[in-house]
Amino acid sequence: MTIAQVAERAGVSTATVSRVLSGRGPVSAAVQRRVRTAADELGYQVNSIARALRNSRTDTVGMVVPSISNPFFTSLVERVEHALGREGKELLLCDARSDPAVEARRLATLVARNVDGIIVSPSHGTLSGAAVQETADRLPLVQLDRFVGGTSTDWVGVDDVAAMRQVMDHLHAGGARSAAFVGSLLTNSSTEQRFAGFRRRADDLGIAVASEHVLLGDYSVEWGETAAARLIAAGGPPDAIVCADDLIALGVTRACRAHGVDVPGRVQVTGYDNIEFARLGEPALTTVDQPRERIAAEAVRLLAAAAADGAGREARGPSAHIALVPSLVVRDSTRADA
Amino acid sequence: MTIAQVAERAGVSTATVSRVLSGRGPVSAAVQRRVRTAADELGYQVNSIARALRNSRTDTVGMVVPSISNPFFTSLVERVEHALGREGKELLLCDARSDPAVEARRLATLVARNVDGIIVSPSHGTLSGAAVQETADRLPLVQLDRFVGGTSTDWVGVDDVAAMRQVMDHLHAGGARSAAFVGSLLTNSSTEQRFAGFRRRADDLGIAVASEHVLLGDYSVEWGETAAARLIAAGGPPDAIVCADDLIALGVTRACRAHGVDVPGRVQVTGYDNIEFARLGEPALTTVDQPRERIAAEAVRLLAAAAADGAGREARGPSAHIALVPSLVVRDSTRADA
DNA sequence: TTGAAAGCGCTAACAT
DNA sequence: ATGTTAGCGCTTTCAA
Repeated sequence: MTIAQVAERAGVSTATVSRVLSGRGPVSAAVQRRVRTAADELGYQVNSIARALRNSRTDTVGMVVPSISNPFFTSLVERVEHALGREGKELLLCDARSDPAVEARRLATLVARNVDGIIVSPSHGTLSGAAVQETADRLPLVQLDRFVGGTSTDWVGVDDVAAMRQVMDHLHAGGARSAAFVGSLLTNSSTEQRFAGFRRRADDLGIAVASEHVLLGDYSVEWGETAAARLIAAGGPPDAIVCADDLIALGVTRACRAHGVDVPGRVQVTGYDNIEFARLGEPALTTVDQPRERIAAEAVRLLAAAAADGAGREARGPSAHIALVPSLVVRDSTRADA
Repeated sequence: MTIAQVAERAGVSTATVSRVLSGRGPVSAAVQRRVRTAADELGYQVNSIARALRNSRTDTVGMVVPSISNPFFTSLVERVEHALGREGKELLLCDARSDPAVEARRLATLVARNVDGIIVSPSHGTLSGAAVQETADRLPLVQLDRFVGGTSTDWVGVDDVAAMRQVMDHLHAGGARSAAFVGSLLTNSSTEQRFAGFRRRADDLGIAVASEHVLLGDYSVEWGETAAARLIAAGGPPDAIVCADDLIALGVTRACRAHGVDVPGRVQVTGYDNIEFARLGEPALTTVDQPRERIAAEAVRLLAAAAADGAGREARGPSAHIALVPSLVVRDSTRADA
């Protein structure tokens, strides 16, 4: 079903059909009607490939996340998909499997596919750099949540340091005078920032952090369980265990339960992200809520703005770094007061 | 960067460049080298839009799921994405938000985008029918997990009835003589089938199911909590609560804990899907494991086969219905024996 | 207000 | 073995 068939049936030229269907250009009311009728009868639908080739715009945005199965990224994907839908754009989703090499390949594919822009949460704090920068040089790109050093692209995320300040103040108010940090290896910006914020505020407040109380693994429930078990085995945990995300925290509280360590009585535990399952923990997790809706909306907005400015990094203005302020959600894994 | 520029630099025609780059057609080794060098130097990348227009193949597959945020569908998406990646295909992901109208729109968009095929888990057992059938008439389509009545398309999923038989036998062995069913409204095939399987085997085994012990809401933790609270308030739950998915089961066990009802001592609880969080429930959920990897692989295989046969339902052979056998995963929310 | 025609970048006949 | 060329379906000058 092509525009030519519609044109023939309506007895007009293809140009006219195009004008009617795209609503651009002057067409008499009578012809408009004829064309629309013909199109309806034939069940015509534009061929978006041909249109894309002609317009060099695909109305498609690519998104690359470290792991689809991480509930935090899933909900980000969901939000982005909805935000794009509002603008009539489609989402091409890629899973980098936390591997910078896979990530680089996916980015290249997206470029080859002529997506209008790319939203990426880089899987690695340094190794993702080259591919991200190269991609950003070719088309609008915004980094989401995580970012990679040595690049100059738009970014939307939260102020991890400010968030950690809130977490530490809350724990301190709950009586914590020593703390452990359980995160992933410091190879991505999220963990880096969160750890930095943790450490800084711990110092300020005089909360002791033994060097063996910094445990770095990955973002998973399993790692949380392992880390907690290790803390418990090695002479018992400190007053608080601060986790770099909710999955880890869920693992930590689970291991504590398994070992008969009371949370929050004996040790307070905090998560990060406020995924849906955070409230289902036993006890329900105190965590940091990231304004995901807002993050997704800003990312899509930035992309649209960049696209309007024209492709190619240099053509556009300086990059925007939008750090939203997350909020602390207090539940039952911490104490309200001493 | 076009093929023409590469051709000019290499001093050959565009046809030759195309032949070299696609590896089709005879080209002398010397020219091959010249072309490749030129392409590399220019950093040439195919324009997949132009290629798609020419070949009428996009190497893109569309996937529509009722809800991205449901962990079961998320993991299915992940598997499908990986399986497609192996064939050099991309995934265009759409969220139907459990709304047949949204779903119909997304399907239409995917058709307009000339995807090579569509994988859909219909959100509604009847209302999704028209759109799914229409889409299937136009291009290869396979239904995943759920299916919709009145359509004739390929389908891959599990045998829900067989799964429920296993569940009921296990509960019966654990001493259950009465049971409740908590699911979503019977508007999708999953719940329908599971409920049918539940009911049938309950009859066989002489397990009593009071009519007020069939509670239908939606696939969410909240609904599980509500339903369980209702069962507890109304004179106490039966010996077992069979849930149509893990989210519901997680809500049920949570409510039981909150109300001091021992699981599995006072009441046994089962889930379905074996999402990652199932093992994290308190107690860990006994549930039905769907072979997701296999489901995804079969779906992608069917799509490839259909594409090879040529587009348009009629052109292809009769549709395949592949029902895989799920397995029961016994954890701590049920009793091993009476 | 409408039509004719060029051309987006690529591939595959067909010709040499 | 290589080049010439038509054409995928659409939009947009330019001309009438």
